[in-house]
Amino acid sequence: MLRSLRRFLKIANSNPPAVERRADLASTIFSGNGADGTFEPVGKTKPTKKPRGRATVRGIAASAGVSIGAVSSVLNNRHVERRIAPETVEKIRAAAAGLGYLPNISAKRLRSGGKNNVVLALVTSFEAPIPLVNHFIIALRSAMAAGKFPHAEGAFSVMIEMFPAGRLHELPGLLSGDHFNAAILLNTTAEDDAFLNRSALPYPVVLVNRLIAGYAAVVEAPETGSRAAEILIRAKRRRLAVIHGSPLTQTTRARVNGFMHRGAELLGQPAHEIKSATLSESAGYDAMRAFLRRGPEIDGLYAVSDALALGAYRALKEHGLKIPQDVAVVGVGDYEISPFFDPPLTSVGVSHQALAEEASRLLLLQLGGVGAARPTVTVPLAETLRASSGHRLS
Amino acid sequence: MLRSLRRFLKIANSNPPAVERRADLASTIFSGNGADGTFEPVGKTKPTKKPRGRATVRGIAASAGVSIGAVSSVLNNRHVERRIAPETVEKIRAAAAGLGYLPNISAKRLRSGGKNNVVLALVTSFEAPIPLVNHFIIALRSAMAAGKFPHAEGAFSVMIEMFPAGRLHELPGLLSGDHFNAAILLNTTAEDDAFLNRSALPYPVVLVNRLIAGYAAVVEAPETGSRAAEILIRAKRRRLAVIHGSPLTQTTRARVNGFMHRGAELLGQPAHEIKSATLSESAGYDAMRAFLRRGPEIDGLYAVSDALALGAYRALKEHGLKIPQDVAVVGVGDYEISPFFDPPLTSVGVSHQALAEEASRLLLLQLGGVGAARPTVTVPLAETLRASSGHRLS
DNA sequence: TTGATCTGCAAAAACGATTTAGCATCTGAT
DNA sequence: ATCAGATGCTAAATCGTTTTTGCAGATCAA
Repeated sequence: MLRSLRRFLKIANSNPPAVERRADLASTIFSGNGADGTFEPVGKTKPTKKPRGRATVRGIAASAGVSIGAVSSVLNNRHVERRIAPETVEKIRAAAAGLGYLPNISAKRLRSGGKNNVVLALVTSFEAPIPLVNHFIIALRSAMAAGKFPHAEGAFSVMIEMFPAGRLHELPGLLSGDHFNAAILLNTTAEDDAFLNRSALPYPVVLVNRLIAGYAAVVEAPETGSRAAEILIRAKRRRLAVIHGSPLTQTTRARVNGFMHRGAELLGQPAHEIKSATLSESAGYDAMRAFLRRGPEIDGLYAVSDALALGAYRALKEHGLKIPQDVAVVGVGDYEISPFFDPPLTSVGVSHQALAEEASRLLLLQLGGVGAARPTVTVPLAETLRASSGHRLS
Repeated sequence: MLRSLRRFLKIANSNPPAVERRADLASTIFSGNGADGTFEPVGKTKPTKKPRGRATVRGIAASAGVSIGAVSSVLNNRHVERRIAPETVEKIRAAAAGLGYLPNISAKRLRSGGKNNVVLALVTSFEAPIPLVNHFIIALRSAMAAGKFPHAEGAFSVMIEMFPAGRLHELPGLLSGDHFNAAILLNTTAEDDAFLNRSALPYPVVLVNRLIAGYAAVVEAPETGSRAAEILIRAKRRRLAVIHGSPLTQTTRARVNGFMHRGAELLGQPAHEIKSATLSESAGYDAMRAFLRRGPEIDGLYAVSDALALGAYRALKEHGLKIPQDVAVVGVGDYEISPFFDPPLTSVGVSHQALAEEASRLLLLQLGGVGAARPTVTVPLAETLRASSGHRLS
């Protein structure tokens, strides 16, 4: 898809620098991909490590016939104050370029350690609804910035780790604990959860919307589905339906079940179940349209994600149905812009922000001590009545 | 806002583990915040480093009166195969807990180095429209996973760094280069750009929507504003307006200027300029409503962000105006769901995905070598005609 | 010629962790 | 009483880098 796009790209080298700059740095990052890294020890250097793996200062030193100190000085552009001869500088630069040198960040940080960094990770699956991740980034950064974790005086970094669904266990550093000091885990699958259940991770962890023994967790309140049913029924709707993606995740399953149970309980009849291929707007549109064409009449709809609600909106309108007069709709509030739907979407659910803030709080709590406490926090529902459910005209 | 929320949180400790797990790990992460880290050297240990800064294995060793090897063994739960006596294990655990020990990730990674990691950073300002970041995360991960950068055999990590607008220069590791091997810079302000202009960063960098001499960059095509004007005029609109946020960023300023110039050129009369307080939907709504009440009649609207377009939608509808019959609207396509607006939003702009993919490509290109090339890539416009501009009914 | 100063670099000491090799001491068997 | 093995730990090497110290040789002044 992008391939065809690229043919139109205009590529141009940028103009030469306008200001004085250390332009020679550019050549530091260079890989002559013909060089294979073989070299003979020049002079009486150390016991001659063979250059396995990535190039290091040692490799460059050997290749250029100088000491590693000289290499480091040159690569950090300290060669003038360290009095390295110009031709030596060139030799070293050439060697670095030839070997495709990339500095080892861990080593750099260890050495020039200064502030000792706390590394926080957000671990999520590739397949996940990523927008959630944003809230966690912001929440983590805000919590740290607000000094919620005094141990690290503002010195910390946030990493994003992603794994293919079901293969969390293959994530490097997950079990060894040498990639981060703490992690928030999002969007795991049943397989991943099983893995987590039988392993103990050697650092503080917070799970999101998963309950697994031994881990701290943040989950949405379990009544979200039943509350949605109640809202629709309060709005005098009797013929209900729920639209959801397939397969159901742990979270959406709970929403659907809660809705079905409470609906049946209050109305004495089951709600329709509309299965969408995915959680996307267009899948929701397709599923809703197919359902409407099949004939069943409904007057109340619960969408387990706002994306599905948006897709359903279009199908309903195309079918000549008015929201909320003909069909009232309730979503879950996972789109920031649901107040700007037409009509604005009523939702009952937990805000991503609250979820993220609680998760950050729990993580820093564990990091900061408070013993072996691994609390589970249920984030309460926020019920926002808007026009789509016929409650008011906001 | 969340404070009042928290009062409702139900906090409960999770149940004891169902499976065999190394529950004792929990106590490793513990901070007796009364302990101040003072201790006397026990036995004849090393020259007694004083415990400045964070606790280390050495500090724990001194505090517990054992060697650092023993400490390491215990903290990694190797105490059984390393034959550490149970009471020593306890002593060490207690010391670690008392000192609030957090392992130094850099040191761990350096030592247990295996795969040598490439560290990529996404640097963005706090104030920025974060959704963009997602695309870059995905694009970077995909590019690396697709083997676009063979040097790192899948071993890499992505960090998110954030800075307060205008204070990029204070970001730790930015100048020293000891936090990442390469970076993509997003959402910089004029101040930040000035800083970049006078500094050379010692690693590959790609700027997004900024052109600064000496840096590789990905920018959106400059004609986005003029094309928007053309689309509206093709749809027979004559009384145009543009809605934008204030202050204008480098990117939105270009859009507004292009639109104004091209509009004036083709119509002989200037377009109205509607200034919204921010780029949010509600600010767009407020600004649009105020404008409509003031009286000027328009039949074509260009919104420099889809959020503004969505806010304007509501104001237009409330004012009794039909889209596109009374007012045609063109946005920029930065919301994924703009096809599901009512009516679907026509947009002309660059896709975030294309922007992100190009940026990743440029970054890996520089990382992988290809000399000092610092290309500038202009991502071409994608023009998507939908119902909001009255072109067709898709 | 003789110090004194400058040049250009090598060697070594960190940074904080893990792991391997090895040294005592104790236990039990002969 | 002695030896083999087990037990419990320490010391040292190592990861890749930066920085400090210092040592030769060249240059200069007297």
